[in-house]
Amino acid sequence: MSETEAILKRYKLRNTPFRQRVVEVFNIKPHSALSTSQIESLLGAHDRITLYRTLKSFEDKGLIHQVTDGKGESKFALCHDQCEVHRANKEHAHFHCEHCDTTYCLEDAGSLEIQLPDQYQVKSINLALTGVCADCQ
Amino acid sequence: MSETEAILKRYKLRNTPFRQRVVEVFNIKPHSALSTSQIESLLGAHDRITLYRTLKSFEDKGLIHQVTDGKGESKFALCHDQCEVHRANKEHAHFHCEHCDTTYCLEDAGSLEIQLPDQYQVKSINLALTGVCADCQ
DNA sequence: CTATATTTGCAACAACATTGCATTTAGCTC
DNA sequence: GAGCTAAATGCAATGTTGTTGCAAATATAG
Repeated sequence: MSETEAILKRYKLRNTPFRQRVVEVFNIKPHSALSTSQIESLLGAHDRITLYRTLKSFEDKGLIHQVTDGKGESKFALCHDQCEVHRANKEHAHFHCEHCDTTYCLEDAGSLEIQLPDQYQVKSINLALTGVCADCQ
Repeated sequence: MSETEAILKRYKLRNTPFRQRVVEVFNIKPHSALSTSQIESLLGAHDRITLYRTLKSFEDKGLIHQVTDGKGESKFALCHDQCEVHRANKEHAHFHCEHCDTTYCLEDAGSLEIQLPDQYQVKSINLALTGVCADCQ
């Protein structure tokens, strides 16, 4: 059994050729998040409807999670073993490189302290940095 | 000269009836950010294309800025005198109430410290909190 | 191998956004 | 205030992104 097949099985997802292709796309750039259009161009020829539903299944089963990069575009990233997104109330930082358009997951990268107006109840925190990554310097 | 007219003039924007209406929409809920669809419903009858171009002009001239609320939807907010968005490298926090869907600008609300991998160059920081605001408790 | 529920791929559709162009209008100069 | 010019407006056409319904194909369990 290939590693891709094992991943699908671990997340209780049916092992189809299309899903294998999608998982492999995520493995091209590990620890980074991909927009729908990036996924589409890495995939090659495919049916867009099937991709949307595949991403939804992946997210429902906990294989990927959604990320906002601070630029309004929503992206998807593989959940890793240390992925905290599916546990509650965990801040999760991302770095968006404006040069290569890659969004990196920064797990466990810092601390923050916020003073909120009284009575505001915080449920989740999204921290997105924008700049230039090491590869693009 | 009305206050709305004065605002347009200050940002070197032509003073048209349509632009006055858009500025007034932003003044309905000061210090909060509006999505395109929220703006559209507050505006009443209007031409959608003109609105898109108006928002672009407003942003180019520095009257409004774009905000991401951490939920993938992009919103617009008036820049205030203390608005730091158009100066460089300034963190800027927002609070998105998941109950009333309002996004508040939290200027000057806290501090954060992030450890980045070497050689990453940060240009801007976007911090979005999600939860329930005081009005909706 | 067979049964069954899931997945896939196509068609149609809906929401959101952009471009080009002709017309109108704001603001400047005289 | 009249005329000029560049900017703004409104309409048509088109593009992009995402959804829904349905019939055919297929992965997994028994």
